[in-house]
Amino acid sequence: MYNFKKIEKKWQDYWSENKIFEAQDKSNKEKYYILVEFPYPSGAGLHVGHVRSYTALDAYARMERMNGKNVLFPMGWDAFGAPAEQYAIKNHIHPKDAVLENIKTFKKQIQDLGISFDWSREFSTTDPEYYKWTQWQFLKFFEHGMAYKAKKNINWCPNCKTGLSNEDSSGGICERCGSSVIQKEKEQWMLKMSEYSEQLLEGLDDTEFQDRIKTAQINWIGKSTGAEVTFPLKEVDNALTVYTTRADTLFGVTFMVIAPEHPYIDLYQKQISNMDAILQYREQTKKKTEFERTQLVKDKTGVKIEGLTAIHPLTQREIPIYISDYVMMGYGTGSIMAVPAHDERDYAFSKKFGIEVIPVIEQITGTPRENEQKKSSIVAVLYDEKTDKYLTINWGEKGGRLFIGGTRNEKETHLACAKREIIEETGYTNIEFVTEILPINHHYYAYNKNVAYEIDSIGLLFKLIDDTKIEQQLDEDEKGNFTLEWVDKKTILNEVKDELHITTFNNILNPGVYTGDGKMIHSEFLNGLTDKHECIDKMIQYLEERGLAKRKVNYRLQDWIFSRQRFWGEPIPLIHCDTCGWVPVPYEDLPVLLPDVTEYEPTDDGESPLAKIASFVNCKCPKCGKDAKRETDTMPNWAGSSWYFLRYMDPKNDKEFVNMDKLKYWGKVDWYNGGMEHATRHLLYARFWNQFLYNIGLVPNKEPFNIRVAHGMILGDGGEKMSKSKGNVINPDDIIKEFGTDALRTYEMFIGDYEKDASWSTNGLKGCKKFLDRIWRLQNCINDGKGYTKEALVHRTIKKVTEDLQNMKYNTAVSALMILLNEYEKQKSVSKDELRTLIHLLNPIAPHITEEINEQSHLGEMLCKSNWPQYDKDKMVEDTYQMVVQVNGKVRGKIIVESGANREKMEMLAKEIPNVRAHIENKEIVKVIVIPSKIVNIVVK
RNA sequence: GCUUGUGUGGCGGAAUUGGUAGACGCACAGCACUCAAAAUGCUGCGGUUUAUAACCAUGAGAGUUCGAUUCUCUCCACAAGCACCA
Repeated sequence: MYNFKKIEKKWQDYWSENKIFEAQDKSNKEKYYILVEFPYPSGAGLHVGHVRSYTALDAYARMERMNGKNVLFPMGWDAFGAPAEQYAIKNHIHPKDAVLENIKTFKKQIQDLGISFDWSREFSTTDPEYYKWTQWQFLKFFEHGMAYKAKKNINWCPNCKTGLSNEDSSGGICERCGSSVIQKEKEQWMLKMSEYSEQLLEGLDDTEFQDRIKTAQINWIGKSTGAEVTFPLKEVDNALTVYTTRADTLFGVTFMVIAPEHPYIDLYQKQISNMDAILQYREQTKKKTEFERTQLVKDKTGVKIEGLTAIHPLTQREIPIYISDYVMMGYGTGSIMAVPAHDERDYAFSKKFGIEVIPVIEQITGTPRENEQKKSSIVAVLYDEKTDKYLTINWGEKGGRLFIGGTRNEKETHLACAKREIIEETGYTNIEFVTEILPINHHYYAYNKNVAYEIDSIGLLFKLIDDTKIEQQLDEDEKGNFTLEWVDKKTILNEVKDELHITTFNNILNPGVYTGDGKMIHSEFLNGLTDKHECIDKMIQYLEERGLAKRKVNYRLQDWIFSRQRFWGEPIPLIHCDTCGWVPVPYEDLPVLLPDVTEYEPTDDGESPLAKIASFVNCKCPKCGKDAKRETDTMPNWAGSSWYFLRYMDPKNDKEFVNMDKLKYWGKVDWYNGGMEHATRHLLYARFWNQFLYNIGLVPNKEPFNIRVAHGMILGDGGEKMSKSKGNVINPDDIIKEFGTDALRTYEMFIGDYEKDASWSTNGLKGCKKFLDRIWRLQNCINDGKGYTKEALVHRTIKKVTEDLQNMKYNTAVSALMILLNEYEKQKSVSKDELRTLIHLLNPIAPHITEEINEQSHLGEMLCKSNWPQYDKDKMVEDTYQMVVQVNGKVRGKIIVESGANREKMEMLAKEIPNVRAHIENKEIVKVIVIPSKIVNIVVK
């Protein structure tokens, strides 16, 4: 057959020796910057997942080069950080050496794939020539007041002995080792990322990120619009300020909650009479890990503050104040107004502490109409514990299945009304009231009376004690029209259609809060309004006019904790002098090199290993010359990856971090591919970093990336993540050895939708290998002909493959080429033009074998140097085409139509088909729908 | 709980300004070649039935339409991300 190993080696050497894929910094060609996230060179080696995204972007890069563009497609290494350090500790080698070793393996593996990276621009974030500039940029942050050191309760991993950012410890679990994260107070360098919240949000409009990535970023930034409302305190001359997004529910406030760390507790110790209990609670909270604090969501705890009371700003009612750990000091003002009727958490708290619930929003069902008559009513649900069934009234065709309902007289309570209705309509007398739910505002139209009603309805639940019954007392119109039926929950959910009744039932099953929209009640000037946003606005305005509130926007995005107490990171280039404070290392002294030592394991007290190295720590103050100490924290491994895409434009520059002319030529990254796991952290850090550089005039674009695309994962054969423990890891090296790179590449493109996860199948891979073999054998069938026999098909395929590669639809691009091959094989022989076009279109995906076929069969210029095939729209049209004939939307036949045919001709041909005739015979033709080139649909009666 | 997705043959997946559902591939079955196997080639391949045809079928149910995998509503399941964010 053919020796794919020899072919692959031959072409990889050719590309490298002739610098085929090196980008030009100055060129008349249009530039295009394609970037794939650089890997973390772990000891595990390359994963088949890497192959997928590298091949995908490689295919696009190769096509764009053939389209005449100057393509920058670089690769490098993100090698600082804990995994490399841990690998080094485990294997007793220096991280520096471990990294070099891993890079070597990775690079060899990637080069075996034949990816068209421009290797002349390769660097690692751990190169001193690179991290010199990372430190240089950190100093820029420092100079502009964007970096500060603060004592903070930080997320601390007791196992890794290091501080973690919120991003690295989400869910209270350490990103790296999986241990529970605890809170620890520590001095940390911070970058003022929260100042950029709005810019980071707005900047998304200047990008073409996939929607799911934009959404992830928007959620992470977490903008919320609301107001700060002031509640005066009764005992002291001060007020408690809360942040709320639901000012409209202010009349429903029945208590307030402040975070355990809230400063008022210390400030007003004298007024607080149960200080002991409060301090004890505060201690308990501190001991809880973040994990415990967030996982035990349902169980609310807290302590009432005795001696400190708030005053409702509008009703002047006294409002008790509690401390509870469900309120966080880090968000808003660290204190909330609690509205138990309309907030799940407040409701749970109020249940536990027996606090009053005041509903201010009434759920609306039905459709409001004009000129409604008002009524008050009840819906009573009777439950029989013994049979686990509910009593319903079945009106049959007259009204379906309902519960007991009735109109309430003005003098009657809801409870009395419900009891009366149950006895009258069912006869059951021995019943017990269980609970009632929040009122529902129901609207309906009675056709028989021609009246529209607005009903305030209360739902009540009763329990049947025993079957004691008296005779029903029915109205004339009720007699004989309904039957009483005890049915189970499932029947009710399926059969009760009336909106009021089924909503009542659902609310009885899940009693508690109502968090939806509705009609305002018990709210003075808001009563009757139904538009939530209008209510919020009205309330804030009302408060603002009286100096009780101000509008406020909050973000969840916090400042970036930039310190790590680890060895293997960029040293933070600052010096602490007792006289001058924090002094930057002078630019000319950069980089601050990591010392060459043998001890680099983290210390038990949480200090950086660098702190133990006297020769590193002790230095002179650059400002006053006195003895001083170096900062020993290092940067997080997100630092190096926050600007690597800029360095690729000018990787060898030792005068500047990147030359401005080059920055301007290359501009934004046009297409950036990476995993969904980086859609929030890395992508947000890099955008923040770049926006900062832009704001101080160091880069020409505010947004660094244009298109951002996330690939799907490759899972194991059974659909699970590949992992050593499951033993389902596929090593790309093994596949390449057995089937060749081109087969692996083609299969990974064919495996499925690029953005979705896909399961590995070695049989699927074999199918792709077979496809390549068949193309190879096509060389034996070359005839003397020129041009294309199936011209329309070839041009359609060119169009399809070109567009599919642009739109990341690699799987259908491969399938289009398979269809073309099937057609060629049916012909039994192909012209050189036909074969050349097929392999040309396949070249971006399977570059080695196609280049070899092209050379061996003398089909023309080397593919990597020739222009991408162009399609001719006029030649895509066939002489005749097939149309479907339907009768009443069902396919009854097909017709072959010449491309010039008119509608009448199509209709005539359609009606001639015997099967169609059979279906329209003796029937009236209502109309005929003709969609040229697609369908004829004859509608009959 | 919230957000975002996704639900199509035995499997991976095609098809959306609404217009032949299942392209392409895998697996499977039969045949050819072979002493035999592998490789290769050819044929078949959603289901049911009274089978040149009809009916059913794109998670379930309703709706709009001449026509719905595609649009609307309700519900269910799964996945990922976020998670006491006031």
